[in-house]
Amino acid sequence: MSYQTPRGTYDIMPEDTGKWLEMEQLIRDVCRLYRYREIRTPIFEDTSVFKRENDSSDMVNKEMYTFAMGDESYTLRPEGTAGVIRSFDQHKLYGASELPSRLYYLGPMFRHERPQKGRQRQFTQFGIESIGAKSPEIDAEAIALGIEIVRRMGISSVKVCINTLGDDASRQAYREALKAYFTPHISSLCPDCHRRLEQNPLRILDCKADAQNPILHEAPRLSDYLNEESRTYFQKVLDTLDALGIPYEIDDRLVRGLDYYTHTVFEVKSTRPDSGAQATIFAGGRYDHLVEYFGGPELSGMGFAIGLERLISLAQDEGWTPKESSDAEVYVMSVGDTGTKPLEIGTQLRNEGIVADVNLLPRSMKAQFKSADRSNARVIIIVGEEELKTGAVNVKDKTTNTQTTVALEQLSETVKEILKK
RNA sequence: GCGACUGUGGUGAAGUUGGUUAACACACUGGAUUGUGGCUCCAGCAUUUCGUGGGUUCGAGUCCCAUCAGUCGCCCCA
Repeated sequence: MSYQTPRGTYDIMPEDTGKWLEMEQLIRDVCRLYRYREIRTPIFEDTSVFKRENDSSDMVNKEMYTFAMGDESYTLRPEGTAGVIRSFDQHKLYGASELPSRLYYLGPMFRHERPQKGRQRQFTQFGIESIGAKSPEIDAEAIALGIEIVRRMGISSVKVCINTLGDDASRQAYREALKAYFTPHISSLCPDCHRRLEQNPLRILDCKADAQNPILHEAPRLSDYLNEESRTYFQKVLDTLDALGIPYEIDDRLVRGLDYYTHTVFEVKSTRPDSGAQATIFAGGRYDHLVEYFGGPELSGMGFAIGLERLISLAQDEGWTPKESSDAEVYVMSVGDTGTKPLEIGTQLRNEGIVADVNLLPRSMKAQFKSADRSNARVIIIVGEEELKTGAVNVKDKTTNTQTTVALEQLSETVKEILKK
């Protein structure tokens, strides 16, 4: 019998955790600069937090890990926004602090999808939410934050796609227009789109199966249904992006998967040809009704989420590597009967902040030298039975391959001297 | 959820129309060399075993079925 991780899950092994720690630190640094603060919500919530009425997305309807305990139904979070808004309302942050509340989260999410590269069943998302205020500049600032993270990860081939869904009135008018337009053409649309026509006609527009269908190209344009206010708002978002030097392209077919978006929606994609079907690095938008939905006042919010598996994979494709090394600085080996002295020496050096590996096994010198090589230590301390009688050890500088005999009292000083070079 | 391809030691992999002993290389362990290695040489390293479970056959890593997992496309989405 052998065990393995469940489908769509994976272990991050020690050789990779360094990258993750560094990426997470980089993200936290950028958040600090933008004065976003971390919020940690539960990994599971009441199912009703995620399963909202009238939600047509597959994520909510087909892909959630839902389980029952007693009379309660719980669900492993498939995304971060719902839990954060729930928390914002539960703790009445709308009254307790200056608005907008600028929050970020980072952690595992769960969706029961068919896995492939860049799409796992347990995956990691970082996301921000700016809740409680509505301004085109907040939207642009959020995009700038995301772009800065991508930039710091060394990813250059990206493009920002942006669109607006307008306010409720605009979108409602457009929805009706689309429905009226598509209904007579229903037979030429794919089966999925039949469902979309009722649930969310906007999504027909970015249907891949019908992408070549001329019916789609001649469909009414959202931009023709935007009222003055929505149009002005969107233009201000674009102007702000221009001012911040962030290039973008307007994609009026971009409607996003989650149903709660209003006004600004955007996706930042990799433009590398090998990034496959999961090219979206981060995506999000504005939501006008979510705060109210969870029991709070009528406040608008804005947020996006980054898939960290995708981010780290794209970053590595462009040559990003973590700076922090897991190598040893010093390797302590022993020859003859040296008792606990090698470990004592190693412990002393560690207490002084030096990364030390100590041989704790009865091994030949050859084996110990090999082990020292693997540790990449720059200094090898050879604790010998003979030298120990006079209170000394041998210190080998790997970079010059020279060896000196040093009194124990001088040891840490000598080691630090070599490491400084 | 649909379709296609793939699955042989720690790693990269060979494996002919099913035919008996699963090649080669790297890595690893030990020795030559019981206190100064990194080169070289020798030895060991999948031992009912080829993702797992069945089946066909005198005989299966090779064929069939099922199943699990990965990858790619669709769908979806970060």
